[in-house]
Amino acid sequence: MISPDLIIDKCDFLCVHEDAVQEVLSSMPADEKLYDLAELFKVFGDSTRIKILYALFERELCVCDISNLLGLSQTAVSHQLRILKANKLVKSRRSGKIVFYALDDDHVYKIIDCGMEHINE
Amino acid sequence: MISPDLIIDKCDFLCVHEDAVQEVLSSMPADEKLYDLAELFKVFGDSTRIKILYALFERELCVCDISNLLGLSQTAVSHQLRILKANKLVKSRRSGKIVFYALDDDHVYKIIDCGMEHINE
DNA sequence: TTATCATATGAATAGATGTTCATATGTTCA
DNA sequence: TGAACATATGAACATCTATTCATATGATAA
Repeated sequence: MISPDLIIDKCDFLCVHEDAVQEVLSSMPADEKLYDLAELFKVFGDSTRIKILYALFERELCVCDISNLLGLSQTAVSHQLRILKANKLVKSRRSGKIVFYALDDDHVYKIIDCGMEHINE
Repeated sequence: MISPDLIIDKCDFLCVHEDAVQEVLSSMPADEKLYDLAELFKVFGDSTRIKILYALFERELCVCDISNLLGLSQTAVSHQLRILKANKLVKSRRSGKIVFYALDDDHVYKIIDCGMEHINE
């Protein structure tokens, strides 16, 4: 993946030791995985979406509720819910005119909790 | 925080029930916390930074090593390390010309693991 | 059917962000 | 001291993204 030519005539700490290079590289997930992981965290990296997820911690809510609770426009909420749903973090069910959203994954709690722990240090 | 005027003449599910509104709002951390949390996840929301963190899972590395291992420019890596350090996810120590970076927080593992679990479903 | 309400969607815009380029800082060695 | 190396930093640029506005879809009730 990394040609030896690339890592010559540079700093000589790890670069010239092929086994050390392999040790690090072999433990890395595939590029695609890492990209997907970053994409997932990107979803959590917006305060509007974080607020929506927190609101849904308590109970399922319709779009209108979320808008009113958080003081956001209906359109903005709808756009963000679309992103959350695409990433399987929330699910929806329709009840007449109203669409209810709820958390779709236990990992949401865990991920946010881990982040909070770091924040609260 | 949310005036009653705002939540009148809208959908009448949760909005008109003040106690339900309070139930959701009272469980929400302060806005500032939620903003900080989003900022933290934003740091994880970039594949370059994710790759750097993964590389540091194995061992401490200097900037040059990271550049070579990941096939990134020295400048790009340096900029990203700055962000990671500002968020207390990595720490650095200087040894002569070389600056070594290492993970600074056990939460990094946990957060990334949680994300990976979600990805691998 | 028609009016109204709840939600979704597309386009446009403004703001944020990652990389590159050029260059500065800091360290070692001759 | 000066040259070479490792890293850091600032500015510029291109890309991405969240919100808004306008409008469409879907459902209910009169």
